[in-house]
Amino acid sequence: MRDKTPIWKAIANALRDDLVQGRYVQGDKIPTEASLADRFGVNRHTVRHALSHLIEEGLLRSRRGSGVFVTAQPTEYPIGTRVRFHENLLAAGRIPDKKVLSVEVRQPSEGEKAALKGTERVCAYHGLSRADGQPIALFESVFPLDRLPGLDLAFQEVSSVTEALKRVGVTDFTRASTHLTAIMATATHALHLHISEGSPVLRTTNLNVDPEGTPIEYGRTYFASERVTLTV
Amino acid sequence: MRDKTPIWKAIANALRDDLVQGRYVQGDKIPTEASLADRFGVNRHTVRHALSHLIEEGLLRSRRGSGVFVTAQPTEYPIGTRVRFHENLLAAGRIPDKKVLSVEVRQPSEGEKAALKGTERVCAYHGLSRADGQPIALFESVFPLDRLPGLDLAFQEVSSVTEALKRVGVTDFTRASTHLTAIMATATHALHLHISEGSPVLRTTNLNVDPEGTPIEYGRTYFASERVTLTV
DNA sequence: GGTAATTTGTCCGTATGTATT
DNA sequence: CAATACATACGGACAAATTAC
Repeated sequence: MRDKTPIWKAIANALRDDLVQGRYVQGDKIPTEASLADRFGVNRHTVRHALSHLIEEGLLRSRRGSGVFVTAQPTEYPIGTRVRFHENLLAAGRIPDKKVLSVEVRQPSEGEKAALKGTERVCAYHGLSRADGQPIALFESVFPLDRLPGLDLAFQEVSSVTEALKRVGVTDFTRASTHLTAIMATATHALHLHISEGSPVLRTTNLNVDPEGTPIEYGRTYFASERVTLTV
Repeated sequence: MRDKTPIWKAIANALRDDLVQGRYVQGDKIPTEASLADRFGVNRHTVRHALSHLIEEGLLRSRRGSGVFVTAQPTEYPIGTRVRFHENLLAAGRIPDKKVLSVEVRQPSEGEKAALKGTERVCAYHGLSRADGQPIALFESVFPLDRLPGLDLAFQEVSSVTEALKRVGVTDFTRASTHLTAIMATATHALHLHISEGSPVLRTTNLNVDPEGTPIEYGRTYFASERVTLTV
């Protein structure tokens, strides 16, 4: 069971956990690069590599001569290569909530099959994301069941995508692409998002891949644009 | 006239120019890190720093053991911290075109004043962006004239924002923030973008800052969402 | 106000690992 | 198997900005 994850990535994850769990809050100055290097027993450059990724993700911000600080914008929803719904909203100071609408196993559509690079059965996961009880986004994700056997069962126990994937052996994944466009709300959108039919909705289409680049999730999310501002 | 831009940044700019000008096209393998380091007369890590930024921007992609390759998605419009309208569309294989609707000097609104961190006069620049003659986006940018004297005159000679800014001493700038939301098209949007009133429009609000972090442009862009897909 | 200490930013050099060719 | 090429990690040095005294 050799550890294949790079040291810098492990450090980035550890620090991200600290942020998510509120050990540092917005505006806080995190320890200096030197002291972090000391704490983790690595070179300062390795810490810098980790920090630069967290800065990329918008979680931190550095000021030369001063230090590295926590940046968390309220009610904003950051999009990046590494997106975790739960963590983003926590960072925004809101209480996240997810309602599972349905989990089903079915054949993929043509588009889904193409996006996932071929699979005969997919696990389709529909749900509603809320912040402080207010509906924010409607999402539907499909996962290639051929490559992720048992995922449908995992969803019966946990509602977190990250957690369910972990149970079938996917410990890490990144967003390969995100597409954005605006559409008019259908009746379904209107119903769940509590908006009126025809009002604008932000649709994001995204493909998540594992570290080897194999597609593991093809998802579409519909944001109630009157309640959300996406931050790039 | 000392050069304050870091070497890695200069290298990144040089390579980006190569990409924009088609010296390397999609799928091409760019020279190895070692040979680039040799060509620019720097250490390999300095080249890596530059490459990592271009990879962040989505222009390049690296494959261990193989090389670094050009990735350019057609007809997609990438959003990032460094966005240049002209270059993006060129990279997408389309012919960009810009129509200036108006350039005027006026007092800033409250919101504009706040975004630009205070200024008594702004240069407002309205225009229409087209690709292959088709209207893509309507934009309006305001610049703090107090900090950028002569910018209004520069716009009478060149239509490129980057070029006009260069003439008043701003040689580099980055996108500090981008906000995204969807709205319904007004009559003005419908007129210029050739869409029907009420159809969804993607609105991006962005703030550009110079290397010192001083706001130099506050802009809003309205994309005809039926013709554009934004890529994050 | 000025100087020294602190802290991040840049750049170089070296070594080794890992995937591809 | 060997050579090539990117990935990771270490180390040192100095610059630039901020902070502390």
